[in-house]
Amino acid sequence: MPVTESLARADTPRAGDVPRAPDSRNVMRRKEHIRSAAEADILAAAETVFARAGFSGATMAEIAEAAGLPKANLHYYFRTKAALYRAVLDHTLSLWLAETDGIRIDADPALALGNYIRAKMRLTATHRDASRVFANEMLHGAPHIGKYLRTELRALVDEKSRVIDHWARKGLMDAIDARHLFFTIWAATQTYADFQPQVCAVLGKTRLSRAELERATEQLVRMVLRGSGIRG
Amino acid sequence: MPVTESLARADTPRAGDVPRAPDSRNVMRRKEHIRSAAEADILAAAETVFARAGFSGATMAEIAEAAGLPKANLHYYFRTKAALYRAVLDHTLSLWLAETDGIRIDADPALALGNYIRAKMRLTATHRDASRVFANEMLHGAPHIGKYLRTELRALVDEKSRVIDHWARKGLMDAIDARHLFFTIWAATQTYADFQPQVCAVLGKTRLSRAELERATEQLVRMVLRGSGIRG
DNA sequence: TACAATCCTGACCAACCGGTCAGCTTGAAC
DNA sequence: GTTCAAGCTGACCGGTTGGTCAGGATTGTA
Repeated sequence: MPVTESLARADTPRAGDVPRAPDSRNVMRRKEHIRSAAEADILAAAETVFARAGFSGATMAEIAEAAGLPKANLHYYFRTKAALYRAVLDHTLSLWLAETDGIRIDADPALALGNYIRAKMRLTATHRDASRVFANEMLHGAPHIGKYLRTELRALVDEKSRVIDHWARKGLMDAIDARHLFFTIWAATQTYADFQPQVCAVLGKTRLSRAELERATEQLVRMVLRGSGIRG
Repeated sequence: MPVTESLARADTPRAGDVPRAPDSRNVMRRKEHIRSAAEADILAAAETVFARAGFSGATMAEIAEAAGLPKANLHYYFRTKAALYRAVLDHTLSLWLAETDGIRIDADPALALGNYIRAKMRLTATHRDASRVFANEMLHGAPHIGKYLRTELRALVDEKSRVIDHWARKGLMDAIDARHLFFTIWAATQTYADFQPQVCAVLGKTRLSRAELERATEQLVRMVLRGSGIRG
């Protein structure tokens, strides 16, 4: 998973640590590494700040401080704030499409859908900030990713919907509108990241425990499977 | 519903239109009316702008233009941008608690829950901007309404959860975690306002038709009822 | 008419923010 | 040790924004 890698903090060796062997490939790698490590640092910091404050609420100075860099250095790697935001968004989009592989005609509906929900929930829990950045973008009319939604995402959902329609025709489940099913699954999972303050407040906790999320996941799986007429 | 009233545009008569009868009650009403009409105008405009741009993205100048007033006039009625935002939020909160009345011990689970979902969906459709403002606030950590969530909302959910627990004990439905059920319902309904760009893009439409929302609603009702073991 | 209270507004300002730039450092290559 | 490209940064700038304020307009009251 390239995303996890690029999101990781760069606690990898800096330029000075590389052994003194003027191998051209090594040099290439080292120079590339400085750039990619810096970019990863900045992206990680930006994701956190954008998630908390949104695009307009976030300031380059704040992101710079979070990344431990002077502000001008941000502009060296990302020309504008908008470009940095786009880069963060691109990260989240690559996350978004993942995990639908299991939804195939020859798969078992209960397993495929159940595992999809579990994966989505896990993703939401491990990448809360990414989820929030995505939600924020959507909330403000998706000005940057409208095209992506209308092309890639739509094509993917169309394809997976055909699978679900096929399952229904085979009598493995009820005939339901697959698109709205996806909307429900996405909403129900993402709410644990996007609306965390509400969830925590209602549950009377300060943070969401792994166990609580596990319960939520299994209840959602059960509800979706039974609600779609899939034998569980 | 007081909210609808206060959200309405003030196409009601202005001060000059009132007949010349110096009745003290009439005067009182007229003066109050100027203020409340202006406030309603500003609040309606602010809700739209805050919904589209978020707190930081919205500007007082933009809100003023949307309300058809000079900017300084906004500051006459609402001292600061934050105060105006709070006022808009207060509106949305009053919406949020509504419609749970039907969830009572002596009610029929299928009818009560089904109608609750239908009402929530209708509310989401008719008050998209309110929903978005609320979502935005949540997304950014609910700094202004954290207390409300931990007190009023939590108390309400606790109460309604006891009703659902009671239904389960009586064998009318499965024993499920009512809180997470509410999270799912809220998320699944609000997504049609908050994530409208995504929904529209995937469905290949430019706007959500009433019929489409109707289908989404009924499918969600069916899924929740069957998923909770309520006979439908 | 005189007075007071409320309403309203153009003009202004200080603070902040995104972005630039000249010039510095670093380190690989020859 | 000279050169060159890439990395880096403090200091600065113009535009925007929230907020103020002095003073004018309206309206109700006596």
